[in-house]
Amino acid sequence: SSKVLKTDEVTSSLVQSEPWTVLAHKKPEKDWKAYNPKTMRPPSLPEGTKSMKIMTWNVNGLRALLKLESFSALQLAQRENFDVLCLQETKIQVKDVEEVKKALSDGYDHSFWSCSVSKLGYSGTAIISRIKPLSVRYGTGLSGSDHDMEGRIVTAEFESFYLISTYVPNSGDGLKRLSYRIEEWDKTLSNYIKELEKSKPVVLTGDLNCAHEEIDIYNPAGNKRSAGFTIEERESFRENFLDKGFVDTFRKQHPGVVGYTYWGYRHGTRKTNKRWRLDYLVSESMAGNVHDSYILPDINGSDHCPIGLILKL
Amino acid sequence: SSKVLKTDEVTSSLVQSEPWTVLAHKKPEKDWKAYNPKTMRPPSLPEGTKSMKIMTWNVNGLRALLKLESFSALQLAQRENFDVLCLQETKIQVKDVEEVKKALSDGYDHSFWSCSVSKLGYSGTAIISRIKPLSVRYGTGLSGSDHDMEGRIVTAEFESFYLISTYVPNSGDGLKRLSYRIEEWDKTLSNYIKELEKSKPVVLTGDLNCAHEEIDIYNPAGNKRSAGFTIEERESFRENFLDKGFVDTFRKQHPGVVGYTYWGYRHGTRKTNKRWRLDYLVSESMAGNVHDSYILPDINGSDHCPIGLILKL
DNA sequence: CGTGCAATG
DNA sequence: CATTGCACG
Repeated sequence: SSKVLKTDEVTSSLVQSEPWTVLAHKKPEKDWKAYNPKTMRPPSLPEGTKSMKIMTWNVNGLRALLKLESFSALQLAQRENFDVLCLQETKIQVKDVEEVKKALSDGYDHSFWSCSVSKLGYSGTAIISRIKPLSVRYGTGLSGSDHDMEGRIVTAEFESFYLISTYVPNSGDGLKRLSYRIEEWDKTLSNYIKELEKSKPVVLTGDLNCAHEEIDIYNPAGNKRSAGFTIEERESFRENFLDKGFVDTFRKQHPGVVGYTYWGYRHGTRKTNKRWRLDYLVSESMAGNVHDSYILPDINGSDHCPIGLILKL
Repeated sequence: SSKVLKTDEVTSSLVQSEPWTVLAHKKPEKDWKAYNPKTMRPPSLPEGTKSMKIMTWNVNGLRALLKLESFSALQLAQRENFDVLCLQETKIQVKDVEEVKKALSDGYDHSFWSCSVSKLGYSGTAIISRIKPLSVRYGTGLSGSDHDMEGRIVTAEFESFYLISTYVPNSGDGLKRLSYRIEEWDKTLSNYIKELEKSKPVVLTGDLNCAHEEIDIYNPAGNKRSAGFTIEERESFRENFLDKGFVDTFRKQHPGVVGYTYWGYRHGTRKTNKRWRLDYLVSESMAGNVHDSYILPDINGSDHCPIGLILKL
């Protein structure tokens, strides 16, 4: 049309189409750019390159996702053709695993479900794979706490690495569970990974429930005491994972790029792109093999979006 | 079309349009007929006859009903132009009464809400009136039990009678609450009514949670130990209400007519008309004034349908 | 089967 | 503003 848009209108029009390509921060610091999956992904690997595509997604209730005709994990499979999909917050009960497996099984014959047995329909992780893993373990097997009761970890062993799908406990309203999160969970997870590393490299994926740096959150100043951005969690993230050699693959590939993976339902913030990057793919020793670490912000059905990792093998 | 229907098809076609005009009983006893609101209602009262139209409806959650654009209590008002509407199972909390009042107030300026304070969002009765009552009382004020905690009675005093909107406790799965229902509730209610009668006639309305006779239920043989049709409840209904002079107005007007007011969601039984008559308008001394006691089975939005009473005054 | 709550995020 | 389970019917 011939209508001339004012600056504000241009912005909101962009926001309506692809919000994640717009930097919603009022004062973008340094030279930050917004992540754009259409322009910031590398060319495909040459034909015949041995590789593996891993995706991870906090689905916030898998049953609800499967109800949406517009989308299902298998439609994601058609679009992305991944080899392995890690899920968090499946909210699946042990008794419903078989039923859910059927709904998913379309070429992905191997799936492993870690369910909460303390609170039903809470938390829950899974690994869905087209490749049969060498072994699978549920929980950490390490002593100390609720971890292994809440279905927060499942590990699949592949030929050249271990793959962990984990859902790190939220510190909760009023930071009720902050000390548990830091002292018990993060440390146990760190020790668990160290154990695995003794035999093979580890790819750690999932909802790590921490926006590590200011660039990873919409309003850093306003969230200093919010679960997921407390200084305690951020330092724990560094100490327990990064300092042990793990790599935030997205950040390594895209320094200075703002890419969110979580919006939350509470304030309708997906369309204004005001949120957090919580879902990492963080891998040790495999960092050199990463071809692409990417975000798919236009996939709906959850308050998180899926992210992917392409590994050269 | 030119297609010739078989008998079965004709029946199911009737069932699809107006199930309540079809007697779903396999073996209708005696000469029972199905209630048909289009053919079994008397002509309107002559212009100028002083009368009052009272309706009662177990809405199974008023908030949900108000969400349905297709229908609301006020649309019922437009269609039926009642003077007073009694509600049961409003499931309204005390804190939400004002909000709900606003949604309803369209000519009905006087409404009175008895809410459960023991279990929030449970039970709950109301009287919504275009006429201002002389007085209102919540509960029975009689000692003994939970009654007055669960918002199961509200009474409005009009010039020539008391009007009670009540939601009689369901005896529950496994008849857990049967003895409470009989020994405590029914007796207290009966005593309460007797007290009121000392000053004025009483019109008792609501979900009385009892199918009194075999004609009032789809499958009498199969429900002898079902809450609402136990011999205990049926005898209590007779002893505490009918034997004290109260009249089942619908039954008096329509002997041998099968009219249900409750279907339940559990087995999709509204379309097959397989259910119960639970919602009575039972009045003492006013029985001679009843012009019409009727059922509106085509009103959706609840697992009960509304029923009405037209009183000549 | 459907309501409304509670816990959780 | 969503999810799931739960009590209740």
